[in-house]
Amino acid sequence: MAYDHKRIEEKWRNEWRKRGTYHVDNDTAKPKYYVLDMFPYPSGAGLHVGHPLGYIASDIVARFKRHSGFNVLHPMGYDSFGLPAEQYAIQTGQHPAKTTEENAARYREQMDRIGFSFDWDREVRTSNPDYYKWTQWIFLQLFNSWYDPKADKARPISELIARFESTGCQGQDAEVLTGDVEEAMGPFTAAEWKSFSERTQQMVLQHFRLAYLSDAWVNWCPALGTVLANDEVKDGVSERGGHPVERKRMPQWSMRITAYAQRLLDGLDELDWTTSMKEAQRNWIGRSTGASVKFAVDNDYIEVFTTRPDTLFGVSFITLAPEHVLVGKYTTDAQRAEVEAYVKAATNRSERERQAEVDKVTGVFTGSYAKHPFTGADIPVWVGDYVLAGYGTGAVMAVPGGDQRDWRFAKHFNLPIIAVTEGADIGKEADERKDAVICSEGFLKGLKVADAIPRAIQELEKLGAGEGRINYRLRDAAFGRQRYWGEPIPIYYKDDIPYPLPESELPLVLPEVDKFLPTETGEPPLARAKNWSYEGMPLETTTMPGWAGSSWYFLRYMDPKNEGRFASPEAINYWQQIDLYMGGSEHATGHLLYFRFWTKFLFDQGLIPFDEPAKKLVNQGMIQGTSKKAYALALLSHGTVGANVEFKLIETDRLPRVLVPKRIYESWGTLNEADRQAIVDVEERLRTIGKEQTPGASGYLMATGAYEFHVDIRLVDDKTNELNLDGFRTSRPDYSESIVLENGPYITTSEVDKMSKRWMNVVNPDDIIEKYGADTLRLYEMFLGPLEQSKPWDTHGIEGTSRFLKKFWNLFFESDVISVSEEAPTEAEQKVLHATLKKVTEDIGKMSFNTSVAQFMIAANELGALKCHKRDILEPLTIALAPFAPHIAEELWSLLGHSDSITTAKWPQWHARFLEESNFSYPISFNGKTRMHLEFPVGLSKDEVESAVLANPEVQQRLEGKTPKKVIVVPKRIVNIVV
RNA sequence: GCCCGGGUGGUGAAAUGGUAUACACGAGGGACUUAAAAUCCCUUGGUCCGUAAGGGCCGUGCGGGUUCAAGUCCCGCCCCGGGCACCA
Repeated sequence: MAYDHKRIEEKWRNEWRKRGTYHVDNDTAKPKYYVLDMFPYPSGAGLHVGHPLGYIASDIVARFKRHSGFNVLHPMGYDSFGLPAEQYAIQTGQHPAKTTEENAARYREQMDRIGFSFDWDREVRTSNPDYYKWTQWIFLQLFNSWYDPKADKARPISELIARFESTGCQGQDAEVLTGDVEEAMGPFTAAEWKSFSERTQQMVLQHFRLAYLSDAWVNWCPALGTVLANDEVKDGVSERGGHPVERKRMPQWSMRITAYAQRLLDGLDELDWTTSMKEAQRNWIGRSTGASVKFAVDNDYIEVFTTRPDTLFGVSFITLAPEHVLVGKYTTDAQRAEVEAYVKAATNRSERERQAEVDKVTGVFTGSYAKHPFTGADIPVWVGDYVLAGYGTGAVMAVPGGDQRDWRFAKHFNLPIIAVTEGADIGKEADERKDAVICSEGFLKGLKVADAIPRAIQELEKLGAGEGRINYRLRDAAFGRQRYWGEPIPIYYKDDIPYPLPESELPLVLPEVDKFLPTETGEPPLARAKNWSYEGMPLETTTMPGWAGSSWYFLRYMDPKNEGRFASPEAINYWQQIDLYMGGSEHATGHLLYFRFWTKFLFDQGLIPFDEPAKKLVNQGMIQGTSKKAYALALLSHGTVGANVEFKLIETDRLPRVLVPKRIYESWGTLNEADRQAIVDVEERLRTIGKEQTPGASGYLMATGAYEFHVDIRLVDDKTNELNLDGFRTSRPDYSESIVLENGPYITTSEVDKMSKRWMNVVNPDDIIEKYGADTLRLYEMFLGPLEQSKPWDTHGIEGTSRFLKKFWNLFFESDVISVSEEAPTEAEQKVLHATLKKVTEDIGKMSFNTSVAQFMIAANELGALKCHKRDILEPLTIALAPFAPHIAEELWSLLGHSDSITTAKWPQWHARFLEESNFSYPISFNGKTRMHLEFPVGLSKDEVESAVLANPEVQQRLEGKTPKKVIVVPKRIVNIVV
């Protein structure tokens, strides 16, 4: 019987479904293991061969763990709220729910064909009301919580209110004012709190809630009509769609993730994540230690943050961000016009412009002076857009002698540059060395930077002019979207004050709207909904961002159908953290940070018993595509237009395109004689055609160069790179008449690119499965190289894994008849088996799947050579192969006479006794270069090996009578003779 | 600029400091076949010497170093990929 992948794979797909093979129970005595893939957004394009890479790897681990006696949770679902479906809805009027449903169905079909062991009974979709009911519920918990810096955890807001009622808000309590709402809110007494109006009380509480509404600087994207998070903005444009983004201040729902900055940082230490992933998060959180310093201005002060309080004596001016609230206050009347013009210009500059013009120094003097806390000197206060409103206090103390940006600013505006360190050449540049010695006159003189910093802080604290301070780059996360296709925020407004919807009202279901666009007055689409109110009070109209649903989904899989709770405590206690989380490294600072934040919050609430979601994280690399590129001539028609002459140019658009070799594209300008002549000829030909097409046309036509463009890889022969010209002309109307410069076949060039529809280089897994089968695809994806590395897809190579499966299959057959003998295996056969079991078991632990597949190939080759058809060898090998190639393994397992699924089989143990060798062939090297081999029994001692080697005539011959200086013998490894 | 990865045959790649290039693709040669496909076998880092058997030399981005021994460890560069960036 020949290996028929279609029959076998279809058969087992159906069997598995019928038998519920991958159904997972929560109550079992077995130890648990939780393997999770980052769930996909179901896009309209479907999966390409790059997508399943991580899913295959995690599926292998899941199956391996099952064989090893674990109860494995390995679920899949969809991150199904998101912009593309909504964009599509706006264009076509189709409800996003409908396209989402269709896309998810297509994903499911594709995933099913690959043979994943997902328990689909546990599928979650973030856009299902059953699911987002609990996303909304968690939002309410966040809204009803504040962060207590003393207890270092989130606590119910009711406790804070109780405290305000008994002791008011004093001292340290004010420290919870983190993030963008860092506004001066003075202390108040209990009596004052009680005297506040309801409205004032609610306003105060907004400063403490973990989900809060405030005026915040946001990334506003007019084209998308929405606010974007920092990580959704790349180079000043939206990550999706590339639309311009501007800074704008508007009322905005935010999440106080900054309260968790330190814990998010500390938590990284214990995680088994890659260093690059942890570093990306550390950078993003951006902790810096330093001091806050107050510079008095009349009866008020400017507060700055600095990491270098040791350079305080070098301060020669203060710079405020243009957006700083104090700018208006400190601008003198004489300077007002100039400052206001500058501020206006600076705020209108886009992020992109500010970034592009790093070298351009701009700024303006406010006319005011601050007092230096140590010297009492007058320090001029400037405004400069190199200072960012959103970092630190939005103001810096400028030390041109110690900071290059300050130095440039000082140089440009001719401000004093004071040396702060010994040996600095401040005429040329600032001295930013951290190992320098301070030279300023006073108590810091002669101290090293590291010692001067604490000393300066000490002095500041003594004077009450500042204190040690830790600052984070991390910002609070924008949580509202002016969009339709997202979770409604369960908030209603009474007198413009937000109130939480009662839990009994959840889920707050996304309403129907007539159009998915903002209203005429610029309100979000939800404002179009009829009766969008709660007991007559208006409901919130923004929706949650994409990361809301994905921040806790791993918990829902544990108990996906629970109607009374997001997941039962029993299920959570059993499944605990994710043991292995697989996904793309692009989520480093987005999803993975929010996901950790929500987990810590739920932990603080006592809702879950752990505060990190995923113990181990593995990033699969990207599978790149191979693009095929063609080159064509760029044509220009020209002529001299006489004043009174009716004149028609040849219409280049209507001319046939001319395909040219890459050589011509690259060497335009230095073309060889033959190519030049060929182009002259073709220009002539086109001119003739052009004049026929456009009667009366005159003037000239010439090629001005060549351009490259992508052609669909399906139109190119893999091996020869020859373009299928007929297919090309049919599929591309603009090239329908195209001709090839040198008659004959047209040869394209190959290039490795990101795999995407746009580059027409997408390889669809369905096509591969149709031809080779899912097991071959799975093996091949793993065989390509190390999981975490990016690598180009090359369909050719798949032949190797396909041949392997045929060879493996044939081990069970003789003349197409199943033939497995019960005979006892030989030593050689046992050795092949156990070497393979050892390698594969160890490799799965290291997630080194490419080398496991290679080992299976070696085993099949060797057993083929040994003509081994023995059950005792083949049966364990089949179990070991099952995680990688489940369909063929299941089929062979049943042919071996088993009625249970192979997934229930116990993982075969390898035994060292089968791998022991009696002899070892020592490489004998002279001065480190291997020259010969000598075989000795493994039991021989170092000395015995040495004397045996030296006694060997061939060795003696090479020594030419000399005595070796040294002989190194490493048992069972190498002998090195130093001459 | 700073922080992470990574550079090994024609290609994807393998290698606890111990025989560099396992496994696979591609290429070349052969067997089977009327033929093709499929399958199987052999060769395949470069270079030099030799009719041959065989042997020499060079080789893991570049330059140094440590070591009996370096793709692997250390120092200094170059290149590629990713992340962050007037961050005070």
